[in-house]
Amino acid sequence: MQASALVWLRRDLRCHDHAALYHALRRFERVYCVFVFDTDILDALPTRCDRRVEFIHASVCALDEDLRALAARSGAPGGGLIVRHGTAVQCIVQLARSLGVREVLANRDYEPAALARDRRVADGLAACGIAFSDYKDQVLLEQGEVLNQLGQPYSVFTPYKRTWLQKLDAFQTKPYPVERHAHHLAVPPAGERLPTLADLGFVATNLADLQLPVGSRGAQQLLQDFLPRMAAYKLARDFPGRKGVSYLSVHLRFGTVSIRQLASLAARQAAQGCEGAQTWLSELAWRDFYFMILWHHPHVVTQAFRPEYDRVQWDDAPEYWQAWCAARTGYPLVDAAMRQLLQTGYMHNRLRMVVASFLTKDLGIDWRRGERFFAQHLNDYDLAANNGGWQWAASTGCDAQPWFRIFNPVAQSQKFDPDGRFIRRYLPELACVPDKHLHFPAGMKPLELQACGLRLGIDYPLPVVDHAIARERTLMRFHFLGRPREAS
DNA sequence: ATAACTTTGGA
DNA sequence: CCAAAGTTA
Repeated sequence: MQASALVWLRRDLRCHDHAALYHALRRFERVYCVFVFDTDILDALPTRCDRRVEFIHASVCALDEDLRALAARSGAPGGGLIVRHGTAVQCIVQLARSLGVREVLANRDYEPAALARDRRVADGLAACGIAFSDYKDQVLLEQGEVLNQLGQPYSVFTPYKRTWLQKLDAFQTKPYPVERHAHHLAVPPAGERLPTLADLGFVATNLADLQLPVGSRGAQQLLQDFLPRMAAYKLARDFPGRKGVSYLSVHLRFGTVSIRQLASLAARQAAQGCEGAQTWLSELAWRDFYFMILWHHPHVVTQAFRPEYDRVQWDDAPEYWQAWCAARTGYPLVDAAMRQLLQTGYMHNRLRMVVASFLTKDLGIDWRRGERFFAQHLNDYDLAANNGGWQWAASTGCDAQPWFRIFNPVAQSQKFDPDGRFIRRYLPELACVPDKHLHFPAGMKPLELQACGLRLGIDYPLPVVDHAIARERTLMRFHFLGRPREAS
């Protein structure tokens, strides 16, 4: 028995606790690993300066080293990653044929475009007599595993989570013991070398300055840093000026960390009554929930989850759109959040809700445009979660915020950045404004403005809209949809 | 020989 | 989590 296989890594850039790799190593004598820098995805990016590409590139290099080390520890001569640059179908089919593998294995993806890609690759392989198989790895529980008593998928989070927690047993969070079988790792063909970022046609970003740890080692570093803070997560997570969250989202996006490792750590502490761990585990449930929603309802990519909400008439408002994108709305928390996004590729989750609410409910702009903007700028951009979040904020989604409940951007600021720590970090031009007025500098009287030396409209923009008026317009915009389902 | 305990696979 | 297989006193 000398059969070999090829593991195709996509958004699972690690070689521990890895479903497809584990199954390949168990079932085949020799196992190759490949990553494809997919030109169908890269060519569509608007710039050649993209933090995600740099993050992936660095993590791919780290993965190559990790695979070599893994093989060396198991006493095998093999190890190492094969890297290709081209379309997935061409690269995978060509490589699988030249290596003479019997099967290509991958971890399952749930986005419509990725499903279509995998279908094309599987067809291309089948034409050459090569099998394709995929495995659950990205999520804890898949679309068919959390169903109601009628066997149908949930569309409301709370009952979904109840069932999800019941099904999430020790087996579901157990790591795949890859190390035990690592001696089956194959030696990559001679002459293989990793492309540089420049080979891919990309230039470096400010990623290095951001001190964002990359690769699976970077993920473990962030995890170790977060563990002692997990207990405080429930209270601390809502304050963007504090270090309250895990910052692991980008690692979950690219699979440099295993979701099972995170869930087992959280579940263990949650079982001991740690409320922070319970809340964090609940966020992992949201992640599975939105993957499940996208799988069952792929129309949400371009349409409202509830079709009647596509009758909402959004405004074109080019000047409002420009102000939002450029962090010049005149609402400090919104602008600080947008600057965080532009400067770092990250935005705190509380602020994602605030700016999404502001774009849709204050500026009256279609949630899809905001969703696309996030897709372009977020390092951790994930279609399922991002779409779910935007539809929640726009009140068009499943289990969305009721449309008549509209965030007040000033109240959110006072509540979640009370001392203005976050605002001052990203809007240094407001450093001189006293705490009392920091959340809405346009509310200052001429003498107060003079006292702190702020020239409104010059140093910092005047508000593009009046929240109270914008709120009324939004209520009108949604009103024809009928009365709220439930008042509370 | 066998009950008790450990390891492994299951996906 | 459970079942099956392997290990131990």
